[in-house]
Amino acid sequence: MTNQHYGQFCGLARAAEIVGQRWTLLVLRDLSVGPRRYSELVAGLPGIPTGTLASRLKELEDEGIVERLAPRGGERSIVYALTPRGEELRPALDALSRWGAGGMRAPREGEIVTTASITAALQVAAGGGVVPEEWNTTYEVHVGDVVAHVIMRDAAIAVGSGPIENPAVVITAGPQIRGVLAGELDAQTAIATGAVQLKGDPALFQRFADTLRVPFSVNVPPIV
Amino acid sequence: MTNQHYGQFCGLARAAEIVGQRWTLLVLRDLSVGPRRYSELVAGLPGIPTGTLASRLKELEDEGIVERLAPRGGERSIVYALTPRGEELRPALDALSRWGAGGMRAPREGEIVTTASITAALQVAAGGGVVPEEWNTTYEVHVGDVVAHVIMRDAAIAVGSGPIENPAVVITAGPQIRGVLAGELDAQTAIATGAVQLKGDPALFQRFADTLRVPFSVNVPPIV
DNA sequence: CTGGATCCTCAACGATACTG
DNA sequence: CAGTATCGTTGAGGATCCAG
Repeated sequence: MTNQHYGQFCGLARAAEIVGQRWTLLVLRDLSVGPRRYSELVAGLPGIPTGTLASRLKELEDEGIVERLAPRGGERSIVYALTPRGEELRPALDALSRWGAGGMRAPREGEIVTTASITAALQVAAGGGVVPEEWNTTYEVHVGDVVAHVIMRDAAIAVGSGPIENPAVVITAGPQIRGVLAGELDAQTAIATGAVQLKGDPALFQRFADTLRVPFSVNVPPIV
Repeated sequence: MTNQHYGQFCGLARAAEIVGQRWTLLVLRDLSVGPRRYSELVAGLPGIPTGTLASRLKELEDEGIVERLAPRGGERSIVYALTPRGEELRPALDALSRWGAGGMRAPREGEIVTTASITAALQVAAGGGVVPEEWNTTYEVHVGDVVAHVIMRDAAIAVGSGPIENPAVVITAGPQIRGVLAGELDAQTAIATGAVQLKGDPALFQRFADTLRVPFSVNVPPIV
């Protein structure tokens, strides 16, 4: 399984030899959300050939970017996780996400939102940002039938996949949620037009919309 | 020429559809250094099939990332350049470069340094950094037979390809220059061991080594 | 000479089936 | 569940050729 080698002693070329492989960036995105089993990766990456996934995981393991964790007590399955070296890819993945998001308008024919994609988008939008100490809110975000959550607490923002217990706010939207994160669709308009349906305090959704922001493009108005 | 489509409404997926193509990242790196002609790109990317380069340029043009500039008065050739949308890729290219550089040790068999690769590396290392107003120095960097230059002036650092007139310092090195930029090889040792040959004031090379830094890994000591 | 287009070969990818 | 095996298809690699 010889990866493409560009023959240049160059950081970008070395990176390209890895992330330039088909599907690799999406595998890394899914793993950046958290450790995943083989079958979860298959489910989260519709269309990936299982042989390709197996090859990519092996290559990433050989490169020290991903590790296979043997089943521990209680668990019964191997899980794949990012190594510290893999975690160091996060700034690059974030930068690519922001750039790619800047080129998105509406979904193309057949494009879907996966749990990992919305979770990763929210993580990028949170951006390790700091929030006021007194903010203590939990959000559940539904896009189609996938769910993620956002927790603001202790001056930090945490984002994860799946539902959360007793969310203060439940946000239900379609792909238009992108407009909110991009700062192109303001919170009140989003609710007024029905692009976003809310369960909970609209002021907390306003806070959500003001705090989470992607892309950081010069063409996008700054956070107020 | 159907690009790979991942079928996900996700910034990273959209980015992957473009930069995940073979050679694309290196084409973008070469163009990030400055506008280039077709033949210059061929020369700077040893091994690229000319048909592949033509395809990539066309795809990048269709995506609004690269533009073909018709020959103007004086010039006689088409040049390719990044559009503003292409320029916005720079943070992502930089992040990937830093990450890739963190995994490099010695060159692998047959790996070379190109003009664009060393120039891009120095640009990343400069990182839009600010330097003291009074620094006013020009460096010429030779690695093998490729040349780049660094200019510190007006509190800014500029990096370009090729030689420069009357450089204050001429730095000649092999791929070990990476160690200097990585902060793994300090300036005095580099000179003492002959890894770097200098023409000019060693104190100015010390300044060079202290100011230019890649990768920003947690494992690398900070700039003093 | 520059800026490609064309041709052929082969490795990689995509889809599906199958197994420990 | 976690992959491997098989096989058809596509795109990259490499050389050559052609038009302005």
